[in-house]
Amino acid sequence: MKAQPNQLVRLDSEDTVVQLADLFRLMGDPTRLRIILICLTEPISVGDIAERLTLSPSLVSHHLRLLKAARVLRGERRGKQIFYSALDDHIRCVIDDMVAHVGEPLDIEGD
Amino acid sequence: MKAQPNQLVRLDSEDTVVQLADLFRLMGDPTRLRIILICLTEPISVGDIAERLTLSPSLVSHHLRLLKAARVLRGERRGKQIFYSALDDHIRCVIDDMVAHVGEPLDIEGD
DNA sequence: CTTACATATGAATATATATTCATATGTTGA
DNA sequence: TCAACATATGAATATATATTCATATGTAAG
Repeated sequence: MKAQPNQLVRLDSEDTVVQLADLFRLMGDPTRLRIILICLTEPISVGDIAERLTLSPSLVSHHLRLLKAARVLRGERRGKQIFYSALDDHIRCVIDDMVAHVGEPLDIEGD
Repeated sequence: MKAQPNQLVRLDSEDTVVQLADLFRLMGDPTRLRIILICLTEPISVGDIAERLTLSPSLVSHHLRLLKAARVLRGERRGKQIFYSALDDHIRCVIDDMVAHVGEPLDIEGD
């Protein structure tokens, strides 16, 4: 599903650019990007994220706080644990497009 | 146009994640994102970018070097000037998807 | 060859931020 | 209430990096 043009989001607006940059910056850390990728598959608890990525629960929690604040992920408590998952499908699209960019064959000229 | 799945780019690969994160990190700086946005419209010279964004040519050049190395932009010399433009359309898609994410209405629950 | 212009580069620095560690908060069951 | 577990938070720190300034490289015209 392709994103529809959005009248309310002005790409030439100062605020919008900063808002977009904030999101890209969040995805720009490998550890955080791995966390995002894991959460895209299915809701997963903080402890399980930490275990699967061999990170400290504390570090994972710090990153999750940022991702939740930016509305990339959302957390849902189930008993003692809190399961994190993607808030919507756009981030997945963003990543897919970037994968396509990385997969683009190099042209003859090079740099 | 939606990106096609790419067999050669493995999302679970360590290298791929770092490669993706590098690109997102580049787009995560507001100044650099503005430079990218300007270059998406049409090829534009370093000096003109600097003028339109009221930045020093030196700073713009530093950013352009990174963006060119990451194959986000490409530079083409025309006389004394060098015109920069998007290397392919994927970055535009990435940004469009992120705009859609930003434009997503908040749910009732909030945080 | 010089001069003027356009862009690039390197060093220095101030700021941002990822990670760690210690501790706190919240939840469940005994 | 207490103990055990899960997650969150705050401070401290090491590292990364955006920006500036000075200088270098490259190009076209006289």
